[in-house]
Amino acid sequence: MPKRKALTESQIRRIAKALADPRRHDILKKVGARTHGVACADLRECQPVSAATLSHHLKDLEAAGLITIVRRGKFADIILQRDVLEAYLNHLRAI
Amino acid sequence: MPKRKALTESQIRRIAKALADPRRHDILKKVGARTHGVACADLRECQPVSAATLSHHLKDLEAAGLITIVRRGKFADIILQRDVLEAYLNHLRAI
DNA sequence: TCATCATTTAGACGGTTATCGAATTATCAA
DNA sequence: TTGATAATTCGATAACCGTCTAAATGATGA
Repeated sequence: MPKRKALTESQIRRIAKALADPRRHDILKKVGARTHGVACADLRECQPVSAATLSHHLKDLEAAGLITIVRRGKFADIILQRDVLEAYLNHLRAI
Repeated sequence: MPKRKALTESQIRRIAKALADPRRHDILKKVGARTHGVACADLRECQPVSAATLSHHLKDLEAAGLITIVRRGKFADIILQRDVLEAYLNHLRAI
């Protein structure tokens, strides 16, 4: 039996909304594809979007708990939180 | 290895958006909880929402492929499409 | 046929959100 | 310190979305 992280209702709502935008979905994919942290500039290479917009989306994803953003000097270090995504999957599976 | 239904990009987008609204999420849960078809009126008992709004949400869920709506005389027969939901889960899992 | 009930459509309104450019903060290197 | 680079914040705008009421459609039964 896998350990399951519990999600609050409001976190579930935030996650669902975060996943609903194609741009954020793409960002998540890109971040998940790398084992090491990703910087904003890396993402901008594949997302035809302004830095302001990207930053905005990242904040949404972070608020949902799907990523963490650690500032490392000049760069951001963006990491996918697989356990949160997994918990959301479990939640959907329960439908 | 389970058979996997393939989803188009646009269907994935529709599904994600459909799941993003708490009301639709609740509707889906309610529909999934029953083995037999559900009618609109059944849903209205637990959703404090007008019939028009409910119908609107059902159309979104149907467009996403998450439910089918069959008109049976006076009533609608709403059925969860588990295989589509499952396919979406597989898609998210691939992140 | 007529009244009634279940659902859908049409049209409108208010709130949310994705987006941008410009200004700001933070860090590094020369 | 100064300039360049990375990212965030601010303020504005346009599009989208959830909701409603009112009206229409469709089916059942008296």
